[in-house]
Amino acid sequence: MRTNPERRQALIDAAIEVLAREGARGLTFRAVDAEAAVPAGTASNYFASRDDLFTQVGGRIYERLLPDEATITRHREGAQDETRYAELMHELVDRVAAFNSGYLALLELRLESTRRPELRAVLTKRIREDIDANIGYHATSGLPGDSTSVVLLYLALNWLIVERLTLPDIFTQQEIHELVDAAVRRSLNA
Amino acid sequence: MRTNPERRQALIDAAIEVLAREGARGLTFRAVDAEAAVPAGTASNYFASRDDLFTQVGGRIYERLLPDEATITRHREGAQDETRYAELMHELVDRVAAFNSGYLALLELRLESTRRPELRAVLTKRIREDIDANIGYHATSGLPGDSTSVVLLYLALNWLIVERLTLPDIFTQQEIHELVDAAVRRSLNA
DNA sequence: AACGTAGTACTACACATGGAGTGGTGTCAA
DNA sequence: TTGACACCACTCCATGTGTAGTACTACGTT
Repeated sequence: MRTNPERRQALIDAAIEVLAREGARGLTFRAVDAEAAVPAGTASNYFASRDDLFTQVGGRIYERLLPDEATITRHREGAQDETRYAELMHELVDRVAAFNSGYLALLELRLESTRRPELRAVLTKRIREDIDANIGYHATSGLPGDSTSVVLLYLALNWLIVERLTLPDIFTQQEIHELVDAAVRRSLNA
Repeated sequence: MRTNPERRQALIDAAIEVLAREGARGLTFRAVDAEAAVPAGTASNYFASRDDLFTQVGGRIYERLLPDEATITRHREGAQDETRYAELMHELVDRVAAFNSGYLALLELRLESTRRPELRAVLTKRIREDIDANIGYHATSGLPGDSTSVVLLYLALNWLIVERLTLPDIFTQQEIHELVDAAVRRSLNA
């Protein structure tokens, strides 16, 4: 088992692209090798098994979907009202759009996790942490709404993103924008 | 190309199970043959190509997820208020849970549709029709809320179902129940 | 400066799996 | 008798895994 961390990371990032493009079943050692432009057999040397590969990708993918520190601190400033909340959510949707393949890969992982208990455990942990972090962030931010608002927004926006990524002709850009606004507005009404 | 409609249907239904269990890439003619317990090569005779198979499954799957006539007419009776609306949505979530593999197969199809334009066209059409039908049904039902409520509920509940099917430990049954209620209540507040 | 060693990159191969497509035969009913 | 279909068998082909073996590079030792 090789340990070179840059190379391992490059392989995992390549795996994310493969996942998004070819689907879970298309995530093979050889496909990762090809995507990362390394010699055939390299991924075999870095991951004990396909299961191991899936699990490591599951651990990494979520990091890449989170906002960076700069974005977070930027949003801590200014009035924390409904308008700001909406901005935050628009930013979230746009951020995911900018890392399209990452979100698609996460969906593939979710589906694959119905077949791989280890992967499911990793994803469950990460996502539960993320939801709790969002609730916690919200609680200290001074933004309006309660924890249920946060979860409802999480639900609606996630599917909105799915819709946009998988069947982009269902809603127009304009409709998506309005739906985000509406979701924020209504989820705040307890 | 064979035309026996019962057999074709049986093959398509088998394909749905294969999709849910093995993923999109695992949907092969041979796997369908095995699932439908027919001799190897049968699916080859019924579908011109894998693409054709995907498209036909895409056309059929959505029918099987819709409520039957009895359920619909039953819901037309009684007071059409927020409580009734919530009942309706709980029924929707339970119905999907009862046809677990159907919903998972639909998710697989959505992801596969990023690679198959023909499938994407079929799914887009079906789903757009379903959303419009829901909006239309709502408009004539006397239920509270506007068309935006309907779409917001569609978004939130879809992801709730995804969450439950793919990572069942994220939310408890109790939380899911409460989230459905909250989603109904808040989406109605314009 | 020469040498040895460890870790890794790279290559090649042996082995296995699984699926597509098709041609042919048997069967049943109009 | 004929046609449609179920069923079976066989060939061809593509792809992936795992691993053994070789080459390279950096580093420490004397």
